[in-house]
Amino acid sequence: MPELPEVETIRHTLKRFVVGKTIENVQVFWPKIIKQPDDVEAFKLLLHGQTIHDIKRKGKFLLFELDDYYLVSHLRMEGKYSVHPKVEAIPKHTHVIFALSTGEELRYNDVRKFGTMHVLEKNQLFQEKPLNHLGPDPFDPEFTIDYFSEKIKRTNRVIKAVLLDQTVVAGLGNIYVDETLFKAGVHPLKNANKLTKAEIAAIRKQAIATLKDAVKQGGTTIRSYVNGQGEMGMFQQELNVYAQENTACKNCGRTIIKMKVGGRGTHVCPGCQKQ
DNA sequence: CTGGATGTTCGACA
DNA sequence: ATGTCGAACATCCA
Repeated sequence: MPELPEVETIRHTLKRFVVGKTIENVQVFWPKIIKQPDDVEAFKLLLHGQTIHDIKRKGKFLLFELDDYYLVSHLRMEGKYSVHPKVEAIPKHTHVIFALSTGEELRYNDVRKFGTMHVLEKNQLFQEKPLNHLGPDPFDPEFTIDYFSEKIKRTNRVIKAVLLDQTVVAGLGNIYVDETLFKAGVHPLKNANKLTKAEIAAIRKQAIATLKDAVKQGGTTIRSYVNGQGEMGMFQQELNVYAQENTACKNCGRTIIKMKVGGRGTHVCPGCQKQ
């Protein structure tokens, strides 16, 4: 499900429901979601009595700032958070419940059970898994043209694979990579190390612009994404190529096609993106 | 009914 | 060392 704009929207909307509240109890119904500590009982014990002070984000990860730790949560394809009164019925696919001091529950729901949670010491947040090898966010000052060009030169992969690589730049996923490459006028199958300086600059610029715009629209809802208050995103109205196959390109009128690139469904305008 | 696809990532292989 | 591919899992659609 969520890429950077969706995670950012969840972060923002969820904050007002949980900040200042204390975790009094934790229930885990699908232990494989808990990656650190490896023992689920230890996970519960660490969180017991911890107050949630803030929610931050790095790439597609949510970072719950607690008294002594960060709870690092990745939503993968379908993960969702929501806050409910304890008495409210627990829906299917709810796998982790954090009971809060207010009598409410922060619930983690994940149809496909791919999501992950790590509890990390605050001072080594970025020193160990899962955050240690992440590249900069597109909005970070470190994501310069020089940095991006260096990364691109050293690889033999197609540009779409490079943009999906979170160690290069953190936060882009399948939707926003396709949208970025369309706006930059670059074909997803183009070899990264054959890109011109101008193309590299355009990709960087359009990645930043696309994500900013999508954050403004509260993310993209294709079928299941909702934010921390259960609301859908609006960016799907602005999609140029993703999920637009067999429709006319808004720019040139040619028919948008769908193909496979590195195993991922990939949307291309054959007029605007030449290989 | 069966196979393929879904917004992600990682570990197993070549 | 790098790059590709399937698996983790549930659901929906052709």
